Amino acid sequence: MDDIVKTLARISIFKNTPPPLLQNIAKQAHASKHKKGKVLFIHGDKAQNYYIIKNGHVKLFRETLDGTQATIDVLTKGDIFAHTLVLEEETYPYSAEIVQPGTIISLPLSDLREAIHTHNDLAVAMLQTVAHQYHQRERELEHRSTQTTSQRIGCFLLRQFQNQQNDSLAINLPYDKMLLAARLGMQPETFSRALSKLKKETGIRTEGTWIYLETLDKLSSYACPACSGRFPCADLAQKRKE
Amino acid sequence: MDDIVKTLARISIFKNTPPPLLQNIAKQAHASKHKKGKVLFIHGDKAQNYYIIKNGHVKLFRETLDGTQATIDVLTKGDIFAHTLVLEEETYPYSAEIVQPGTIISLPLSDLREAIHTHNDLAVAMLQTVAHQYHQRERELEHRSTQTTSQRIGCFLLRQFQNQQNDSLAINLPYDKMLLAARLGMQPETFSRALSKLKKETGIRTEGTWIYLETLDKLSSYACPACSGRFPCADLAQKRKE
DNA sequence: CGAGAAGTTGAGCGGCATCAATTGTAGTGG
DNA sequence: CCACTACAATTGATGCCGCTCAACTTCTCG
Repeated sequence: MDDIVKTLARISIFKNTPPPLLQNIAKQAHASKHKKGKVLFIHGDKAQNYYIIKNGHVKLFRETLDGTQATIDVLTKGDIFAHTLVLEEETYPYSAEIVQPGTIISLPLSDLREAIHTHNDLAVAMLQTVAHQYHQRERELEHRSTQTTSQRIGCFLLRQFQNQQNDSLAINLPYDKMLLAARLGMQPETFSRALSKLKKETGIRTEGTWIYLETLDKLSSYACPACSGRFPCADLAQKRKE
Repeated sequence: MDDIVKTLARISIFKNTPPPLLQNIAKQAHASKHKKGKVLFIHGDKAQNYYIIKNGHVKLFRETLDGTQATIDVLTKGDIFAHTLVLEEETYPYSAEIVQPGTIISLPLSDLREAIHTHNDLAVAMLQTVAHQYHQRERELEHRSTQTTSQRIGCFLLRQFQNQQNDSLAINLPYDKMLLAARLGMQPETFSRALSKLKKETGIRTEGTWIYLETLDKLSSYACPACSGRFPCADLAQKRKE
């Protein structure tokens, strides 16, 4: 219980939520451990809960009528999803599946809806979060049309690198390559080929799920020209130099 | 002045805003008519205003470091933009250019920020709007990877059709084909070819900027299989039958 | 009526998908 | 512990979709 409150407190939308309210919210929380392959909900189900990942990985995806599957995102520890439905739709606009076993906390959307109507700070925090995610989607959309597959992988590595706290130049891929390929909107075969190309072009080395790079510059100067800059990628090389 | 209030009242985020507050907001509004080609702001400028389109068209876009331009969206009468920066960034994440002359209302982001902190209803309405736009982006991203160019045009026509109030089976393209091609993420040449293909496959007819279709079914059964359904497109044919 | 842009059409090319075969790897049960 | 199986990952061959470059036609507007 306290455990749940602690997890919630770290979520961006609850960052400034007063502890009493947080505990109230946590009362309706339901944490459960899931195996790989477990489907939390399916596109079209009535939307009742939103979710927070305590650990493990969750894939959000849709299937088109002709059977192909489009991966929307792969989420990790500390991520929240389906919260955007709080005021909007009555059904989930995508499906969610556990791809790496872990504990997921589910909370009723109705409670959240009530909370944002009564607690302005929460509504504002949530607006900030969703606006941020909106901008990320815009960037993603840009990447899909301007970057080649190799650049897209390079860009992903840079962001991955940016997220990790230590200064090591080694990156461990957060999940397997098939999933990563889907996340980046390409086929596994294409991913494999694009990665070898990236190795040739930028001199990175790989070893299983580990990626080693000597300099950031080479990678960013390869991937970032296809980006609109100003954003993380461009600043990254600079930050590191300081 | 009253004019501006009336325009504002029709914007989704101000739908339930009490008139006094709305008039207060309108006080800082600044409406001005712009010619085609006028750039309202550039990617990277300090973000100070958000905008509402009274009439005309505005293109949002970014340029990558290697010079290519990515069109993010083309907006019309009644649309709002840059409002997502209210809590977020300090600079605009894209550029905005007038592509169809018209009147644009600009309002200070700082006022909006203050207003959402003091008026919960406004914060909630805005959250709803942004969440909705977020879902639209998700759909857009899906379309880019699952639909062919012809299907993407078909899908656009269906949505265009859905937006118009009358029951006529004629659609007038909202802006010229070059721009539409950019908006749909393809080259003008590709657009032209894709449209002829669409004509062959679905039996639609064209005449200048006008598109005539006999049935919706043919169009939606051509374009929608590559969609994840449930969403507008799928329901559309049904709705019309009633 | 002429200039310049929008739009169309053709030829050629490249990137990514698809299909297929092979190798690598992790998990299972005897 | 090893053999077996299933799936991840790589590599090759082939094809298609959309981009690029270029020429030509149509439209728009001064």
